[in-house]
Amino acid sequence: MPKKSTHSAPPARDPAETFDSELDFGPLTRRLGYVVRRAQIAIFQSFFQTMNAAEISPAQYSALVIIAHNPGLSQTRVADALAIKKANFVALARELEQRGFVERRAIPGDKRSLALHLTQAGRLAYSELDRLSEEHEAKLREAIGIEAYDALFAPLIRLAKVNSGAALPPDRDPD
Amino acid sequence: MPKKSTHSAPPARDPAETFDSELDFGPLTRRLGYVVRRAQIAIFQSFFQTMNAAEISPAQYSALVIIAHNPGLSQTRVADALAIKKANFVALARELEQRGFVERRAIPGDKRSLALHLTQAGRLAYSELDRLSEEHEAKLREAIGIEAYDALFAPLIRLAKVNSGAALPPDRDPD
DNA sequence: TATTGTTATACTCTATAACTATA
DNA sequence: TATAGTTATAGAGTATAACAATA
Repeated sequence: MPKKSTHSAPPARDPAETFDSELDFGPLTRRLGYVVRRAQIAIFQSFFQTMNAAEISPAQYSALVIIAHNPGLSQTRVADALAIKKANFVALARELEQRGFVERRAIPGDKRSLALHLTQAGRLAYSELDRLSEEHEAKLREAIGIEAYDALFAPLIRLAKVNSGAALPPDRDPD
Repeated sequence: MPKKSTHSAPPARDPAETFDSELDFGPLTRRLGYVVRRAQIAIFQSFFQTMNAAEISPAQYSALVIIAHNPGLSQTRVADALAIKKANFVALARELEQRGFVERRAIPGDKRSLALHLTQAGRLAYSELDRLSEEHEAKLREAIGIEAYDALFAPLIRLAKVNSGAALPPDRDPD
């Protein structure tokens, strides 16, 4: 008896659920990490194609969105929102500033922080980027159908939060 | 008129569909690339936790699966299956060989190729890794529910194939 | 000529530690 | 002491070019 009464979804017979019909992927087509990773790579490639004229990376786009919708945030806050280390966000913010999209304003209260805002050019660029990225979403919708597309977001966002509050050393004394 | 009759899914009101309830993520919670990327990172982190005793990376695990289920493949074929460049697969294969999991056999017909097989130790390790990774899948199923979990695979695999045959220079003359 | 495995190399992402100036 | 922004650096992952042996 090779198994207990675990989840018994089959490995993959439907050819639509295979990466390469010539090979046996075994349990790999039922490993969510693998499948999500392959999808992510393909989506990013498609994103680069759609946005190629705009010369913008997924990370840059996501930073622009956060800054556009939350003007005045500090770098650390934006980095935290995007789950990027603040040290690695420095170069990203500098690039967006040098391209004239983002302004780093000193704020009155705290001389350590820099408040991020879109410039006028940044707002213009952002609206065009948003249009292009929505165009990209339309491509993805066409690829998998609108129902499947709509159904993906909620479970993926919940997955993104799996592990929040993990790997903490056991200092959980509520005193 | 700011929009045509495009897809009109709302940005995100349900708190379950947010990454950080303190901030406005704007369209980001409806950008599949962003959501998939965040999910992928979280799943990999969770994978590392579950597999930590085994000291195995997602890439190593996926290679073992392909080799286990397709014994005798060449390095180039395994690399292609995993969408890894053959140059980058060299180090991965060498590591699996040095850990005693994989054997590279010369084959009679072609002295250039090396046929990959699991060793006895590799088969033993693989069955344990498969058990652990299935344990990991169970964690993910618990996090999002079995129905949502089962529904993710087919659309994600189709997304992984979006862009197959892209970025080709226009040499599409069927002569 | 083309292909297999390989090396070397560069570029991006990410993670950690440490510095400075402020608080 | 602690925090914001920053620098430096090291480690992965990935992409390209080129080479020797073989086809």
